[in-house]
This record gives sequence, C-alpha cells and structure tokens, in this order.
Amino acid sequence: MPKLRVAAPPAQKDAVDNLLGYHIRRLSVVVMSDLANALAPLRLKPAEASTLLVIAAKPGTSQSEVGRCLGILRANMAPLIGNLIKRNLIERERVDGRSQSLHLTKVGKVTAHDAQRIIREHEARLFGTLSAGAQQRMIATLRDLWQRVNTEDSA
Amino acid sequence: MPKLRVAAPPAQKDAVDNLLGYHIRRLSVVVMSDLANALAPLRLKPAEASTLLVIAAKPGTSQSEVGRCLGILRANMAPLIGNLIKRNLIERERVDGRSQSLHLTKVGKVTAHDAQRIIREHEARLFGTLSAGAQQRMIATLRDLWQRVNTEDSA
DNA sequence: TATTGTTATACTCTATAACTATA
DNA sequence: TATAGTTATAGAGTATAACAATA
Repeated sequence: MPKLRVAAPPAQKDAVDNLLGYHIRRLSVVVMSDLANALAPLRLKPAEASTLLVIAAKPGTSQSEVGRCLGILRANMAPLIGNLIKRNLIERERVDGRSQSLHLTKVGKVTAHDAQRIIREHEARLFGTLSAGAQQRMIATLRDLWQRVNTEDSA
Repeated sequence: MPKLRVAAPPAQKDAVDNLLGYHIRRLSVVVMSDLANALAPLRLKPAEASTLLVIAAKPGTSQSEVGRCLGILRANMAPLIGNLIKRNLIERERVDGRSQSLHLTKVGKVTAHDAQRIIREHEARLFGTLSAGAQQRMIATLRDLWQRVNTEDSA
C-alpha cells in the first residue's frame, strides 16, 4: 500500500453526484423556485400560469383536459379554476351539462401574455447559456426519457 | 390567405411543450416516483436512502452536513435521522456537545448496500438508453445549469 | 456571535374517496 | 358504464420561528 495518497478524500457529495436522477431533481427544484418568484408579481403560481397558457392555446378546452395536459388531478383542478374565475382571468360556459368550456377574459388575455413573457425571460435567464439547438436536443432527450418511464410504468 | 391548411391545429400541449423547465420538472416527477417504488421494499424513502449513502461515503459526518449535502433543512433532518436510529440503521455519537457524528450500524451497512444496488438498477432502467458518455454529459450540463441558477440567486 | 440539534407549526402539493350529474 | 366536476380530507415535503446548548 502506497503511503502517498494522490486522490482527495472522498467527499460525501460523491455518494449522489454521479446519479442522473439526483441532478434532474435538484435542477427541477431551483427552476420551479425561480419560476415561482418570476411569476409572483402577477400573483400566479406556475400551475395557474400554465393553465392560462393552455387555455390560450386552445380556447374552449375543458378543465379536465387542462389537468391531463399538465398532470394535475381533476380534484385539484377545481379550486385552481375556481380561483382564476374569481379573479376574472377566465370564464366558463356550459357545453353539454357536464362539460364546461374555458375561455380567457380580456384581463386574462393580458395576464396570459404577461405570463408568457415572464416565462420566456425566465427560460432565457436560466438556459440561455445553451444554444437553441442544444436546448432542443435536451428537450427531445427529456421527452424521450419521460415517455420511456411512463410506458414502462403502465406495462 | 390560403384555403388549404397544412399545419395541424395547435394542440394545447404546444403551450408548454417547448419549455425546457416543463420537461425537467415532468421528468423529475416520474423519476422520483420510480425511485420511491424501487426503494419501497427496503422501507426507505429517497431522502432516507440518500442519507445512508452520504453517511456511508463519509462516516462520522454530522446530520447538518448531510442536510446541506442533500438540500434538507436541519429542522427536517431531525425526525429523519431519528427514524433511521429507531430502525437501527445508523447510530450517533457525541463529538463536542453540540455536534454528533453519524455512523452506519451493521444492519445499516447492509441496507445501504442494497439501496446502492437498487438505485443503480433504477438508473440503468430509466437512463440505460443513453450511453455512458451521454449520461456524463447530461450530468455535467445539469450541474452547470444548477450552479448558474444558484449563484444568480445569491447575487 | 454563529452553529448544532430539537420541537412545534404552517403551508403547499399531491392523492384518495365519495358524491352528483350527465353522456 | 364511463366521464366531468365537486368536495372533503389525508399525507408528504418543505418552510419558518423559537429555543437550548455549545463553540
């Protein structure tokens, strides 16, 4: 056994630093935190802002559909939507007695536009060091990994 | 205006599908869920398993240090460590009256080893489609992005 | 004065179950 | 039978504040 130790003493960090899952989770936490702060001036949480964007992209969609799109349960969509209606950002219209179509109000459209801009700035601030191509490749990789996990889950 | 529409009607998904933050968060959720399921047979949550790995990597470390390493507050480390001690996985030794050094028990070492294996299998199952090099590059990118967000936060 | 560890507590997010009404 | 929406509630995870003991 050599007396001279070349390697630095193993840091505790090494225990998790080579785990991809650890880095995904850790980055996710700070990204969501940054987004929450960025949206705070609009008094919107990330889930609420995303809801506005989804309704803007497909006016008339139902709240169940928004929930499926964002991975939010029906039971949790109800108060979320109710809150946005109370704030006059969206309005609801009966379609067939059980479904209700969602639309942005005038104020809601302005707010959605502001949220869109804030999110764009947030992404640029956080991920701007990556080229547009690198960002697209990263998105494709993350989407593929997600699909892989999801399909294996239901298998 | 052309009568023939080439593009498909915009899906609601488009509202968030080009956001890197959305994909990071979405993947993080399913990865953590998969890890929780994989660790369930050991009756360990991800935070508990990570704690065992950190202590294994640096025996004698304090619980505050483990918390800093994993991003868990002191206040929340107390019951976590208490639980692991109750289960005879780790033991605690006074160092200087306020600090206490943590060590794995014999059972804890076996459990930590099992957890290590389960996590390795979990990572291989989820990320095995990526080459070792691609995984390392991804880790490096995620680490850089995390550091960027963190340093800007404290600025 | 700063740090370790602890307790109590609150808040958010997420999950389940049960229910009504409708297709 | 399956779906849309609602309500109530429970559980994690995370956050702050306050405290004692110690460096």
